[in-house]
Amino acid sequence: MSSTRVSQAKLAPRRTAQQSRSQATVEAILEAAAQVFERHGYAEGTTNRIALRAGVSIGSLYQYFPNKDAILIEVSRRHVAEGMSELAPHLQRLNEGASWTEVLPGLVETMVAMHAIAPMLHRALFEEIRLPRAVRVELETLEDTLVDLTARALAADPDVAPEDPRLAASIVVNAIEGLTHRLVLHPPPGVESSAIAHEITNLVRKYLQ
Amino acid sequence: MSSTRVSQAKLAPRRTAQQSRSQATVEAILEAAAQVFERHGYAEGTTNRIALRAGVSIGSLYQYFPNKDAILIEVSRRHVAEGMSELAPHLQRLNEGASWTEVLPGLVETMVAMHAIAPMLHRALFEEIRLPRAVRVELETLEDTLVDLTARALAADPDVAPEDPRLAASIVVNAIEGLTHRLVLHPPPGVESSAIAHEITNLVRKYLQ
Amino acid sequence: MSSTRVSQAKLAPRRTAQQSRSQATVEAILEAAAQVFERHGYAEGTTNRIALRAGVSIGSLYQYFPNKDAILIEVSRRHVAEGMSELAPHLQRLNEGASWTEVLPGLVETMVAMHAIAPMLHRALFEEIRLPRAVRVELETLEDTLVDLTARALAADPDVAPEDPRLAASIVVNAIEGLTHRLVLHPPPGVESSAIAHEITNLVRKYLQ
Amino acid sequence: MSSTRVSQAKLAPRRTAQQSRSQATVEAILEAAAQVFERHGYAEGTTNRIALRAGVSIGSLYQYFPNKDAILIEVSRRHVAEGMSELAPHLQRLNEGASWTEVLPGLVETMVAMHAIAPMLHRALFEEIRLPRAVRVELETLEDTLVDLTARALAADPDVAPEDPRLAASIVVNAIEGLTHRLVLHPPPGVESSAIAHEITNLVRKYLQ
DNA sequence: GATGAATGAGTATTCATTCAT
DNA sequence: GATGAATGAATACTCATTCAT
Repeated sequence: MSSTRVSQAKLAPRRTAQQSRSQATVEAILEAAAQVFERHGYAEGTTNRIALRAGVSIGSLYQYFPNKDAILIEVSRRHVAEGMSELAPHLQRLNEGASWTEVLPGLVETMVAMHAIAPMLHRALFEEIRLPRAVRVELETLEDTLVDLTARALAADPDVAPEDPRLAASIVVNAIEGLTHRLVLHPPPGVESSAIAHEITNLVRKYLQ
Repeated sequence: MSSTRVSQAKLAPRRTAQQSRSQATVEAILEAAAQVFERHGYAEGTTNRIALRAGVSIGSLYQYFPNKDAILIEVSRRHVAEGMSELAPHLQRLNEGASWTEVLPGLVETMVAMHAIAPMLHRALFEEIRLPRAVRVELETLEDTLVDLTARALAADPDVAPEDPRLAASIVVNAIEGLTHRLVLHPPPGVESSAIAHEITNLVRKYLQ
Repeated sequence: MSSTRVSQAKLAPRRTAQQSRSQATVEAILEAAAQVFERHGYAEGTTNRIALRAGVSIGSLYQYFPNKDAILIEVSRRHVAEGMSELAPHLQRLNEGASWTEVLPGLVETMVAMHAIAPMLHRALFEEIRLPRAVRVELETLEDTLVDLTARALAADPDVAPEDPRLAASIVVNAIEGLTHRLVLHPPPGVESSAIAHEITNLVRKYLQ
Repeated sequence: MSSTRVSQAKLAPRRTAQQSRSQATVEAILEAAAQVFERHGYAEGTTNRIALRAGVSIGSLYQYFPNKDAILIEVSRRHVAEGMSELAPHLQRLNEGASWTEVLPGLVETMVAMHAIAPMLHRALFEEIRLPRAVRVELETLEDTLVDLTARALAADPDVAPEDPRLAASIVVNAIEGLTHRLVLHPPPGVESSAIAHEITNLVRKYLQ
């Protein structure tokens, strides 16, 4: 396998599907791929399995994606875009001057909800070792953005004002993401997700005081 | 490959190495496997590569391990045991009545140090999707033990005394583990590991107040 | 792929292009095919590439040709016909009683020029192993014709009059064709094509003395 | 296919077979490959077909050769080496001062005999379009060597002494090779190979006078 | 016991060809 | 007639595992 040697150009979807039939095929492939990667991880999520689950021939799959990496990349792009669009309102409020304390609970709830939907896909995307470099770069860029936004919001919030906003932001983002991820995958027995969100919020709020 | 279909019985090492030469061979294989999984992940860590690095023929490797999963399991068992033995002194102190607050800093430092040694192996063990169930069960058992111990220590510590000690313990353990894991793999630029340990300690201490 | 198992019947163009639009489409396909075979050889000259270069859909291509071999056959037929028409004037002169010695230089020059235009196409047609039998038969027939004509001309030329005109003709035709082919594809460094033609002429002339 | 992008290093046989079983396997693979390339050409000479004919599993084939190109290269190396060793005595004589005229007949006979043994393999090696660059380079180098030797012998022979020895040598080598190749593949009806050799010798001798 | 040669199911990918629109 | 989406057999190659020596 040589994911990382593949040039950027070769990772773009092969043709922009304009007609509705193509469109549907592409959707089916991506949907199937998300499920297959979710269930089997990247290495064992074979292209044939994806095609089969998509109800599409292997040839069709390769008509739209030049290789397996390109599929994963598109899946992750969509996953990330979806995540961003769910996070956007909260970040928007921060930008508009809302205080970190106000925004936090909703943000954490959203994170927990996001992880609850496709936890294994998330894991496949974020934790698997052998991802194509392009995917990693994209995901890391996203996280950097989040940390930046958070750092700025923290610096601007007079109730909080940490010494080193960048470090604090890093801790906060990673704590939310790490805890959510772990607790959604292995929830402590007898604890509901609302309690989880509440407790994470709690943790972060106290940290910032 | 179909790890999950392999019966439990087939995952035990084939023979208890009684003779010292065998002992040495097994050690060499496990050491090599840890390095190979660390460098390449599980899926791409081939048995031939492991045998080669161990200085052992592929035939010999299969004399001692019935299949690749069995190797991973033994590697993870040892990884876990090693982790436990590093954590043991701190847990011991808790058991002997030391307060959570006293013990915390050393414990976090140890966690960070552990992750810093072989982060990718750790990741391979904890995050790859296709791990044999046996490994997962083992790892989860370990975590449950940690949570239990922590819950008991928290309940016993008058400075802390959370409402729901089990939930708090779960948050604490996952926060430490999750943050350590993420921050060691992707350290924020310009931050040293001692600062990381310090900040995690900080986070947990504040959470428990 | 199994060219040789395809029945003769399937190799004829599907419809005699009667309408001018069809005519144009067929022309475009054949022109594109010649270029693609020239550039990529037969095995790597894909039908989709041909259709693309012809500015025609793959479906249309198959409307006019039942399979890839049929395209090659038509391309080679035209290539041969073109070759014959370029050679015709010289052969004509032989038929009209011109002596072999007079005709030779022009003939060789024409051969060299022909090879220089599309050497790889020529090679694809004449040298690839997996050519459909029909193409081979056609090409061999052409060569036999040339040998026949040459033999007759040699027999008729009093300056030459070889013992065994058929053998001599065979040598001459193959020497011209073989040398031209090889020297055009791998020209000796620092030698121009006019020198090549001159030297081949020389060789043949001396042989016949 | 990306033969030409493969680095030199990847084209060497994978392991020098020291043990006799390996040795035999390698021999079987190369023998089978020669036959398969001879019969089907390079593109259609599949590795599975080669393995099948060699009576060996596809895995074994890839234990000894890193890829298909490497097989062809080894086959061609041996073919060339064999050819050289058959030609060597004649070239030796030239080196030792024998005149071109004396050496020529034996040399041509040897060439014809060589072509008669495996004409299609020869064709697959020398004429197929999509050969790995390494093979081509090797074959071209060989031809250059032959031309060089010939040029030197021609220049040294007082009976011959052409104006431009390099051009003459090029013509001679290509005439012998080209004619032999063509005439062995398509012998004129009713002509034996001894007559062919005789006539080629004739042609070259006259050319050089 | 040890060796490493041999096995073959499984993987990503291509391309001639068909067929619904 | 034309289009291009869909098909799937076929290809090069890998790697966990077996077994003769």
